Amino acid sequence: MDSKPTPTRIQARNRAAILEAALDVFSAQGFRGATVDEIAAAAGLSKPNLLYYFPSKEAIHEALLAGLLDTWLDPLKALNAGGVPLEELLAYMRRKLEMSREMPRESRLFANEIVQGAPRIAAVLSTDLKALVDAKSKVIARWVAEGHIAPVHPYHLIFSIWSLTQHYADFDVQVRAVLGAEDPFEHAPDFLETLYRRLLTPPG
Amino acid sequence: MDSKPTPTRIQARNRAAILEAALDVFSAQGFRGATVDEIAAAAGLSKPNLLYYFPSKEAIHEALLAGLLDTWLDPLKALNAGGVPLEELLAYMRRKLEMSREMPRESRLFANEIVQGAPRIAAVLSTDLKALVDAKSKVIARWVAEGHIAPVHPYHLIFSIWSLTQHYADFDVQVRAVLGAEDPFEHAPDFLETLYRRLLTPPG
DNA sequence: ATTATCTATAGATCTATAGATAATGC
DNA sequence: ATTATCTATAGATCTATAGATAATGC
Repeated sequence: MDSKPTPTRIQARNRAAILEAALDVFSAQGFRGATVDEIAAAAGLSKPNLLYYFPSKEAIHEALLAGLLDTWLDPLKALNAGGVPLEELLAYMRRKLEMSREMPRESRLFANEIVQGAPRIAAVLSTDLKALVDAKSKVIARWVAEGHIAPVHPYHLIFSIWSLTQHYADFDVQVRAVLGAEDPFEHAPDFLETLYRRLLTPPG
Repeated sequence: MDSKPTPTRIQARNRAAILEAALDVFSAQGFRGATVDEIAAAAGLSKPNLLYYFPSKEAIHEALLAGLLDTWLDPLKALNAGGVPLEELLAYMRRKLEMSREMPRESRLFANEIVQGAPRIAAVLSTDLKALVDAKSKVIARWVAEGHIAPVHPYHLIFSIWSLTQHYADFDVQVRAVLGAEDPFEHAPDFLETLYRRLLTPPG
């Protein structure tokens, strides 16, 4: 159990700087488009020095993804089966939208990975992610059966929340090109709140 | 005006094969991740032979994007200010969803480009695309003002249609990982139809 | 005659390592 | 003593071109 020696101060600082720089570069260029040189420069290190902290470009990418996956799934995990159904789902949507605003690079890192077939995280998607979505979909299906929310396909409801919220991060340049000077996040929260209230409020 | 000599039969066939192969490779790997070798192999040509038809990797990518942009925007152009508002918007959504099903590679080609900051098509986004969305948003705003559809932010309504429909193409591996054996497109049309009917049907 | 294809390779870019040197911490 | 950094470069990969040869169409 002596697996991990305490990192030195320099190790902690440099590893953090590398991951921060790598998030910048990988999210903007994709894995293949990123170069170790560019990441090293952004981290303020020479390339050989960067490779002293991580054995390969691949290893940096893996460390990033692994470190972010939990953060990314936290909002869905927080969906509370004991809460008020409509409010729980709205809160989930709001948290996801907030993450698109606060963590657009992380969103684009995953978007790059998944658009290109998720070569590095396919395994996690069909195990951890699927299990989580299966569980939460059961909760949503029960809410529908009990009449707390209007009838809706639970899986596609979840996809819709991913899609609508992450769009503002992943397609940011397009949204901004169309909106001109207006801040995308000025009206997005209201729009999505309205959308999900109308979709989910039980009839009658 | 003698700009373009008639292409020979071999030119027509090989250029088409190259663009088809390039769509495969660029949509799956992104611009930087794609190699001329891989495209040439997929097109059944040697690399130098491919570069006899297109001057560079960049030129192939540009030809692809330029050729697809119109196709991509056609459904929105078809939104008819004189039609029945709810039906027009539903028809637009259905056409976009159909395109995600029939042309997922094209969707991913654009997704790759835009996620990475649209380095090659930013200009088109803020001119042609913006102009088109501006015009159609006015139509939607009028429909709202006249009470034909429920109050809704026109731009974000359009973003939502892009987002929800393209999600099934762009994030295909994730959707399939979560759904298991089920075909994503089995319930997507109904789900989206329900969503937009509830969002857009005027109250009362 | 013109178009199409092939072999061979130049030249650039990129990941990663070897091996020497400097800085840090017990 | 150990950790951190540097210089130099090997070796792989990739885009693109030169120059010769083969196939096609008037």
